[in-house]
Amino acid sequence: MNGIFKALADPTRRKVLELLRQGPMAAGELSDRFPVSRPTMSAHFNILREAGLIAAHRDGKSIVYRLQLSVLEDALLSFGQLFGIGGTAPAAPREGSSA
Amino acid sequence: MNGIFKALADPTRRKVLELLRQGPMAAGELSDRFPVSRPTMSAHFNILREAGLIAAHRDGKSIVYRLQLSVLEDALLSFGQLFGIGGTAPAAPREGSSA
DNA sequence: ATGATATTTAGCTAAACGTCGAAATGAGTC
DNA sequence: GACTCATTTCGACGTTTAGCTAAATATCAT
Repeated sequence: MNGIFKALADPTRRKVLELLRQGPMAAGELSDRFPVSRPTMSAHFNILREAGLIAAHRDGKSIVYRLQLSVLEDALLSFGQLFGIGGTAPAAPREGSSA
Repeated sequence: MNGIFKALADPTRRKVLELLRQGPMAAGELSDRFPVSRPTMSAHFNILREAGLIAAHRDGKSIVYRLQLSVLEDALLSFGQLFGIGGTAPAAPREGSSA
């Protein structure tokens, strides 16, 4: 859980996830869309992969990353539910209920 | 947006938000629930406040923090919607759609 | 086996982060 | 005004993070 939020805390990594939403993409192709070096991007991929947010598989010379949407979904939803945000809202005191 | 994710990246700060969900609480009372010093907690409060996630107001000798649920809600919801997570799902390719 | 391409690992620097103790500020009380 | 309580600011320290270049690894083609 913490790894996911840590991974999400960096704008570059969030953009990677957004790009991957359109479909799997190779590391190099992904890197080309960011103004940082490939090693730096590789480190970002590692963090996202360790958090479970993306999965890697080799395809010939390339390594293709794909979004693990369900992991992101579970994290966002279960965190949101702690606050009654999103789909099913539990009985929770609202902000201005006693002011 | 980035400030919110940065703020959410720390477990202590996430727990502060969870505690505040039950209602406003003074800085000291809040600090008593964590195994770190008051100055440290004060720094966490600052980060949460600068992100807009909590609001402070003085009440006598104490400073009372309250959760800004709508800010958290907006952030979570709008980020989630980028991925078709949560309430209204836009037309988005699902993970295993072409595998 | 050699060479070319794609990606990562290794080693580094600079900045940011979380933490602390001590001192300073703000608000009530006597 | 002086004192006390609640909280924050300040300055320091060790750790983590994002970034880089250069070198290593893995795969494919010749």
